[in-house]
Amino acid sequence: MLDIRRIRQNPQELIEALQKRNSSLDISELLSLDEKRREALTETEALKNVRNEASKQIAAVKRQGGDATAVMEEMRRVGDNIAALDKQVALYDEQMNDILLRLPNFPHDSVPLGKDDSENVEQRRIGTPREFPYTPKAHWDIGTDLGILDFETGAKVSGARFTFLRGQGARLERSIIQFFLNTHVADGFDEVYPPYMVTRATMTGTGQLPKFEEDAYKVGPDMFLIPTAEVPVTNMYRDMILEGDKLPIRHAAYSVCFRSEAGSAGRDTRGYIRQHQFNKVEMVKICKPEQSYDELESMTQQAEKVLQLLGLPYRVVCLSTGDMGFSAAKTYDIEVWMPSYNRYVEISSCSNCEDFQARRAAIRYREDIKAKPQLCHTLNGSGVAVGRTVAAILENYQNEDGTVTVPEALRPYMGCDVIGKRV
RNA sequence: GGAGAGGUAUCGAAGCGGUCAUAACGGGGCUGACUCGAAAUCAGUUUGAGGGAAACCUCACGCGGGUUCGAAUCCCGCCCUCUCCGCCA
Repeated sequence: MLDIRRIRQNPQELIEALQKRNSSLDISELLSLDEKRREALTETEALKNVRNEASKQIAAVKRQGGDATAVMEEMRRVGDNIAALDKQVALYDEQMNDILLRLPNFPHDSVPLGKDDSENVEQRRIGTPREFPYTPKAHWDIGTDLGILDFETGAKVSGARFTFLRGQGARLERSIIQFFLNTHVADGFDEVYPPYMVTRATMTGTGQLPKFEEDAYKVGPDMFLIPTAEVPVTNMYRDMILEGDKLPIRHAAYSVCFRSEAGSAGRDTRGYIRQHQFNKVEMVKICKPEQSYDELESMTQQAEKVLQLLGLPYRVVCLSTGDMGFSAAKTYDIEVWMPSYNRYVEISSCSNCEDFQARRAAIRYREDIKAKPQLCHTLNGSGVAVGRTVAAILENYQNEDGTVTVPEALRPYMGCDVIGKRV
């Protein structure tokens, strides 16, 4: 959520920011609601002051056994006015909130201006894609031939975009999760294992609601399946005032993620890339404003680290204003090389949300015991998507005979060097 | 799911419908005095949000409604915690 005072002070800034994000939202209604709200608020507060004073008088008069019916009668009318004005204020509040909760974050100044993903800016490329002396197979063929990815049974049991992993495939998935978590924990991230179902307030706190309700799975009137561990982990700190010297907080969390993938019909329908249910290890940071851009860089590097340890070629891109997510002020995507696509594919997304989520979720900190509370900055980044890592390993480490070499870093977890070879 | 108890500031906890939102009392924190220093003791201080240029005003006692001139206090609904029972991995 954006700061209404900042918008009030400089509406032009918001108009420009919305243009950068390809949004043509009209904010004049928001501004007029804000004005009307403050007008009504001032009026009702003045009346409340009158009533409070009168109540004291009534109390005093009654204590001395006097008669206060005249004042009480008058206050009844004042009370009616207050009730009407309060109702009006609440209505304005609701309408304003409805608009404010749907406005995306301001892009940071360093974010490249662009209409969509074609104008994202590559930051660096690490690792060299392997040259295949033969035509490399796609991971869905490798996985199916090895009997470790079973799309057919997934579809039979749960429908499209669900997959069974079997045998060494299931173990590979589990090994990757362990490897990611262990790596992050060794680097100082505090591990948490969150609930997978959260309330509407939680989903609103991180920005999934109200705008993107169709993308989430709803399992009850006030329950949603998490689309990412970012949601429960960031909301751990909702409505809290943290101590400044405890920041930054750095969490690593494994969870299953659930996404309806509404609007993605037809995209990446083959393979293990776009599923309704997938595993992810997520990093979440809560920090002071002056720390957040350093933390974004180090978080991106932390995500890169696991890809380096796995020997997977990747590149880092900075998303342009037109491609960034709703809550982000700046986002780096990490894209892993996929031989069958002959291009890089997103495997991690690291974002600084600045105070956008913190304002919605009331996550604040105090510099010291005397200082005023101020909003934290929140960051989140995949460290990294597990299913896509499986796909990337199958493709990049495939052998001509159909087997897959296990990356060295995973061998202790897998207990073998090769997937598919009979032992 | 059933029965009972409870949710008040940083913590514990009191609170006849008006003088109880800085909200008794106690603890903690901070400031000062005493001390070479510390402990102990004593004194003072200590919430958040909104509106306003400011003075100042308004709101908040789990959440949401209602009654009333006036609600922490009375009524209704919901949420959460604890104890017991039932069920259960």
